[in-house]
Amino acid sequence: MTRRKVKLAFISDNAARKASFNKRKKGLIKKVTELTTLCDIPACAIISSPFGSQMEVWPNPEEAKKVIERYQSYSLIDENKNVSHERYIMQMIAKGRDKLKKLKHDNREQELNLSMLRNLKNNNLYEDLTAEELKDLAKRVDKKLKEVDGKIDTLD
Amino acid sequence: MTRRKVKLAFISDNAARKASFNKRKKGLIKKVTELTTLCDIPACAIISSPFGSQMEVWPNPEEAKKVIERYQSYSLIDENKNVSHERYIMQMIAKGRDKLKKLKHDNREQELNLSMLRNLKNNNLYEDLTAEELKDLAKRVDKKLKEVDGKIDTLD
DNA sequence: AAAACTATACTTAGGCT
DNA sequence: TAGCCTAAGTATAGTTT
Repeated sequence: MTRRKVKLAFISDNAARKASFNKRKKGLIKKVTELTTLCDIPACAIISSPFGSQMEVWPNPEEAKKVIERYQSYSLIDENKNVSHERYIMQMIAKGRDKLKKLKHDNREQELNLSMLRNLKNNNLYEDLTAEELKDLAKRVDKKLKEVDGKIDTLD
Repeated sequence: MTRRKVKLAFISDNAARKASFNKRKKGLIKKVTELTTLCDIPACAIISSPFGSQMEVWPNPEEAKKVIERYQSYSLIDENKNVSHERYIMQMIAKGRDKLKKLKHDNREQELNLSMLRNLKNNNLYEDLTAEELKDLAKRVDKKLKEVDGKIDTLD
């Protein structure tokens, strides 16, 4: 009766995706809660819903804020500060090289995204979409571009 | 043989708690990854380890940062939401194109910076400097690299 | 201490209402 | 659309190596 496939990929069917999202969201809440309870540690999960537009936060926004602050202050710690200067410079160069590589990769990715979107627009491929689908599309484009936006704004 | 109890409470035994933490941490990673893949949404989990080491972030610090930024700026009103969808998409594409241009420019700049610094290192240009001068140079390179690093870090 | 094992509890895709 | 149901698949507590 029940056939379950193992496809770890984007669920294109809207209804199925929503159903899966809600189930898994619930499961994830539970897991996070269990982990915090069993091990008595601060933890949070932040998930933006693809449908309700409301972003969901666990265990609650207050706790999440604390955890985020802890995380952000934690990331400020420079684990290299005790290394000799020369070694430090070498490390920084290597690190910078890696990050530049990533930057280039993201750059290419953005290029692809934009050309895709431009083609989509030029060919009026969404002309036949329903209002719902169009809204969803616009939201995803918005999201993608906001990511680009966020990246670039911090560049000075 | 295997008896499993259902006790949802703090595990006082250190070894057992650590084992459980590691197992569940792994499970949680998987769940978050699956959710983001299946539903194509940004999501993250931040968990601080009870055993001293590092704070753990899923799916990765970069994604977490994005999600956190989105979460923190979530309450901002989107002034474009009243624009028609089609016009909105066009605006976003134009905006994205301009920003990609800037991104490319900055990318080139970072490349130059890094190649300069790499040459400085590779050619051992500071080989004959006094300890004092070397220290000063290292400090300045350090500072420069931190600037570069800071810029690149925010791209993640 | 960490890794493998495994029985069992839990999660969830798909079907149905 | 959402909620229930159940089999199939997954995660993990306790145990062993």
